[in-house]
Amino acid sequence: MWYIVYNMSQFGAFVRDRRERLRREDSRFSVRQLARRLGVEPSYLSKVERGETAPPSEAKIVLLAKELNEDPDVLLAMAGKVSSDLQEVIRKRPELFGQLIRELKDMPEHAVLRLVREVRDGRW
Amino acid sequence: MWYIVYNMSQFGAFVRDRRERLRREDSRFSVRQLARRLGVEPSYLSKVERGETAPPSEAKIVLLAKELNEDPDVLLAMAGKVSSDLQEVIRKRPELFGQLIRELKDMPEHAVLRLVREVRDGRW
DNA sequence: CTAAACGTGTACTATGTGGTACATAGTATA
DNA sequence: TATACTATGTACCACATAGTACACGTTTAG
Repeated sequence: MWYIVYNMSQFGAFVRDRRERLRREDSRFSVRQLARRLGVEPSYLSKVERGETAPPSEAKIVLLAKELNEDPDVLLAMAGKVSSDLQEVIRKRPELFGQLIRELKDMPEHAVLRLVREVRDGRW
Repeated sequence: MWYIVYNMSQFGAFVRDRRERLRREDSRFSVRQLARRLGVEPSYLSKVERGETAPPSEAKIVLLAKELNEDPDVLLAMAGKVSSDLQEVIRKRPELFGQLIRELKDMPEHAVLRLVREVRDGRW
């Protein structure tokens, strides 16, 4: 159970760090103003950043990623989530993608990347 | 929102069908006895099968799949879920697997299967 | 024929999720 | 020194999830 708390504060700390960096050059990145753009209360964003509460919903995390110029999948992963559109791909062909992902689970980064490139380049 | 109800009853109907098939030859597959093996109340399993309530938790669905000799990933997909171990694989390398899955999303079955085989046969 | 086993209806509940609302206290600025 | 903005602490809440408990009438097997 502790690793969830760990993830939570990791997520919050990361968001805080990115926001404060941006804030140094742009006052639109105060807790209040960012919260407003996300459509949440400032106190809530503050709690999230301090890891006092769990990360927000997927929709808010995606908005947050856009504001902070970060990869939504990465931010979602830090929050212990997987993007619902990826989940949908798996749900549509569960045997196929289940098998594939389990097969690739422990493959080194470069091998999977090569695979991605080959597929993208239409060699399949 | 309706498609959730649709999924729900699809899941329930499927479970009921499989259970009743097995029951014809084995009285251990009554609602009561199966529920007992799953560790839930019979009335709950009954409601799930009739689509009157949402599908159970991931853990119960996996047990159910074993009892019914069905693929857990398929049953989970019917319940609108993705196995948490697959999610964990994605969460550990979100950019990599995000990219891969989106790339393969619309690929025909046989192409992906070929990929799986090639990987499994160690050609990577 | 009857007792055990069966499926289901109704009512209830603990825990988690995803926040809001408002009060308080510090900080910068003019 | 006022005032205006900032972050944070405290209290609360609606809805979802994942079920339990038990009574009821029905079916079935010995």
